[in-house]
Amino acid sequence: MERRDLHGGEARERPDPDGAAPPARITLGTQVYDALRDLLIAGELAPGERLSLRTVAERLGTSMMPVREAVSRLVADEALEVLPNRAVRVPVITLHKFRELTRVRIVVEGFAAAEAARTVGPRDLPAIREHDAVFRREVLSPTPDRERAMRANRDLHFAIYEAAGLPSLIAIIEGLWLRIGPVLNLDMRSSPRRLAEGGAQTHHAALVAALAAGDAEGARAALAADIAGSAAFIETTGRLAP
Amino acid sequence: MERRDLHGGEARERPDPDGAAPPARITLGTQVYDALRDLLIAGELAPGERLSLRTVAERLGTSMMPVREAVSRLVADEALEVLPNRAVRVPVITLHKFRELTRVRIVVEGFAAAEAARTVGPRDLPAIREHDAVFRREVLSPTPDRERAMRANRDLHFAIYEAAGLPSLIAIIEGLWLRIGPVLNLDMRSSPRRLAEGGAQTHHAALVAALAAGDAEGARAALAADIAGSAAFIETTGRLAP
DNA sequence: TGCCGTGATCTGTGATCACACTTAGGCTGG
DNA sequence: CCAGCCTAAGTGTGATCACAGATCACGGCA
Repeated sequence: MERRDLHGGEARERPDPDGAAPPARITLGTQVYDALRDLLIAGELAPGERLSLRTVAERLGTSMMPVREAVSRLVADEALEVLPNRAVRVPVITLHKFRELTRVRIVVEGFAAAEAARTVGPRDLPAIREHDAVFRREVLSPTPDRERAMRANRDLHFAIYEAAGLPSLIAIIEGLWLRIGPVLNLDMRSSPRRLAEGGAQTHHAALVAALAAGDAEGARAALAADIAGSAAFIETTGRLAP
Repeated sequence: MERRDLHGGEARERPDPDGAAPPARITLGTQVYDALRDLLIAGELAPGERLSLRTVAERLGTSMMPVREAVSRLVADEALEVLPNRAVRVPVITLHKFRELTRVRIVVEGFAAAEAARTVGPRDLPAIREHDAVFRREVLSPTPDRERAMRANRDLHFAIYEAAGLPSLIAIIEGLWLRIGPVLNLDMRSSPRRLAEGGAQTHHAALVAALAAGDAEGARAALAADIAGSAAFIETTGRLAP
């Protein structure tokens, strides 16, 4: 994990001062949580990699306490695990578990996409199309920017899910991405050129078209194909425990 | 919250010493988490009720540290919330949010039931039937035992979900129950006689029959009707914020 | 040479202290 | 008698200390 000082980071935005949910306290523990969360989703923390509370605290320029809180939350999300030895590491996912998560993702995210197709408005579509364009451009480029492509993919998916207007569903999906992020993005990181092989652009195009047409089942099918495609790609190249 | 000493509690079982998942450390923080979790699902903590870390720690016979960890995990699950004032309380759910959670429950739990219908074996069915029988007996009794009925209902649902063989789905469903538990069971607690009015026994019977017949769509429909029925009941009697 | 014991060092966990902030209650001044 | 300040108790958050247990490398014994 690279050095990253919390004090130097960008300030947490607080877009809606009096929204329905409490304003998401900006405690140090939350900041550490977000930092580790981003590292996990981006695949910068490899499966099996061990974390030390003291080391992380030192890296982030805080004491051990906020790290303890952040790690215990991530352990509750199953994004980290503490071994019987008390060692904290990012979980090594088995092939069986990976397939299980993929099935759950197809159901949950597929429902979100179908719902989005019913409720999506002209306010959401431009942003969705923009993320799609960025991803396609990057993937088809002779010199693809891996990080930019992965972020565009993530933004595209979550822009769609947010259009469904079901916040509790988004929290569930974020939990799922937190678990598969390390295995998914670690391989993308090692072979950025293969981004195009999963056929993601094709699925994305069908997905956006279905959304624009209000075709719920079409959107569900396209998203299921997208997830299944990337999962199949990971299974061939990823090193998943038996 | 009633007095409940952690030291006097039953020891946490450790059924599978070398299973895939780590053996679920038995730290004090985890015990506090389980204690609060049970109180929330059972509806013994009313929505809006405030918690004090020091008070909970004293009640449970520990220091503040394990309570801090447990509460931060529950806040991450959205089963508790910390207000801008730093006060910790169980969230007051709005009618809108309640309906959203109900929709998500129908999709997620419905999928679990459908999957269970496909994979359920003769090893799971007897236990499921037993929970169903306990619930029906209690609900139709002239002197119903509220707590026993609620537990049977919970055991019935989760026995079915576990039969689906998708652990990550169960974790998601537990998170959902943690959020609706307070509003759902608080009203049941106040009017135990009305347990029968939701028509839960009818839906349960159809559900068990569909499971035994391997009828996935039938199981999904029966479970959806069960959830929708109890939700409609809550909406009439419950005091949900607008 | 090979193996086992052993101590230094690291781990997470729990307790305690310190602090900024909020809130409720009693007092004073009008 | 009522309003407004103002103190005191209580809150979560963060830091620091203490401790049991695990890990691993080194050195002595067979």
